Amino acid sequence: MTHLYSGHPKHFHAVDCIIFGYDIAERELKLLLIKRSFEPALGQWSLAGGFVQEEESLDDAACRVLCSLTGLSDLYMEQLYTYGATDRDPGARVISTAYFALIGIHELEPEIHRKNGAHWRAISDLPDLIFDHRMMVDRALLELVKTVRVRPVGFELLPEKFTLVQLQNLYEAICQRPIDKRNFRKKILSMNLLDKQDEKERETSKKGAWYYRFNEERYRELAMNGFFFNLAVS
Amino acid sequence: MTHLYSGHPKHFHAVDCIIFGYDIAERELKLLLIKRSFEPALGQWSLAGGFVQEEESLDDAACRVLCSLTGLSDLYMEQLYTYGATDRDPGARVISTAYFALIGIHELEPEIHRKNGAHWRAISDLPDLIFDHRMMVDRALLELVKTVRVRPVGFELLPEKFTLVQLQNLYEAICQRPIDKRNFRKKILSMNLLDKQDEKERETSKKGAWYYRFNEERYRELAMNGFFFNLAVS
DNA sequence: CCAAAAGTGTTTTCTCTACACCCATGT
DNA sequence: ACATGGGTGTAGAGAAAACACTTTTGG
Repeated sequence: MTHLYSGHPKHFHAVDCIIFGYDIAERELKLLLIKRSFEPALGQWSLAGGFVQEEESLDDAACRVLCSLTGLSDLYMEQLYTYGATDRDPGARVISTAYFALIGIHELEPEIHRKNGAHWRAISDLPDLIFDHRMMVDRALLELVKTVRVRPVGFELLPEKFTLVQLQNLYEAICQRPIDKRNFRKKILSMNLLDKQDEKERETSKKGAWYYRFNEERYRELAMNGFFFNLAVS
Repeated sequence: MTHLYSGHPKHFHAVDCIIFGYDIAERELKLLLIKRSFEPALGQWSLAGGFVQEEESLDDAACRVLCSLTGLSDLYMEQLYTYGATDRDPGARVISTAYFALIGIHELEPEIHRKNGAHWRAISDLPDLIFDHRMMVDRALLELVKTVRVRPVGFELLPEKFTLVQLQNLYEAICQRPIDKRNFRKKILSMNLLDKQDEKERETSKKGAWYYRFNEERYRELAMNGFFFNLAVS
């Protein structure tokens, strides 16, 4: 039979991933960017992207792109927005759905992404990006700031064990403003989601700082009972 | 030349509109649904939708669908989410971007949408919807609750002139919980965004209730200077 | 005069903010 | 002994919540 929807046009559909990482030492939020390896715009900086295949859902496509670049799966990822201007890609009319992902830089083997032409770049020092990718990044940043206050996703950017100072620095990097140390610690600890370890981080100070670990199970229990994560402090 | 992106598949792309209205008399949030006029799922309830055309952006497609159904333009509309499961539409693989819109029921000529097979249905009494449209509605509802607290969009669902009681009823219908009358009035009036009219609404009470009007211009000015709309009251 | 809906302030509670000094340790 | 970064508590301000009676007027 002729197709039910014949008469309607079809379109290329891409996914683009805004991949955030956090550099503990430099206290900086970073983005994983790639040098584009095909035309148009070959050689320019771009987000990691790819085309949605026949038998592949949007989410699967995004996971595939992310995974093939990083070698990691089970990362935090969320759909952000779909960009559908007719002229957004000069090569053809391509609709693109942007996803943003959070990954711990430390989890990533440098060889894996290097060979794909990927590099971490500081948010504060981004190169020009192709097409509307800069808009995507800006939207993702806004979303990240909103999300991080209201859901415990910041931990995705840190190693399993982290210190409160590191966590605060992360929040300061994301929200781009200083946070009061005592208020921050009071609030995060009062939520009862962090388990103190018997071990200290000793690289950055003589006294050493206690390691903590995010207890995801406890969070899920609490959330089930109407608890809301909230880390909006100044 | 052969196409730059040849080798990659193309997909049908639809837009679906979650169209909210508010019935002042019944104090109920409603959805504009249509009886589907083509296969598959002919005759079943569905959101208003349509296919994205060649030379049409996503936003334009959504506006076209909305406008052709209601005869109205310049409505409040926002992209919600893109649904990309491969089997979401049994007729073919169709990716769909959902938009949600807010319209004043009173603005709508009944003939215009009736002849398109569209009907208002109370949120609390929705029929079964085709495909994943129910998921779209649920997401839109969550989004509406969030948005209405933090941006002055509730007014889009009311006539230009409205009473504080009507506004409160609207908020109660959206948030699905009772709100304290005095706290609500205190808060909304303290924002200085409503202009009291010299006229009363006299249908629903003997005493009559003052009409107010939302001053959008003042809102924009204030927002420019860092003001944030916030109507989170209990 | 009474039923029905509109309108109005104050007190209490809690959350958010501001703020400064001691601690532990490696050199 | 000192320099460096980690850790701690309290008081005041402001926002959110709880709460009950008076006003108006058509019938």
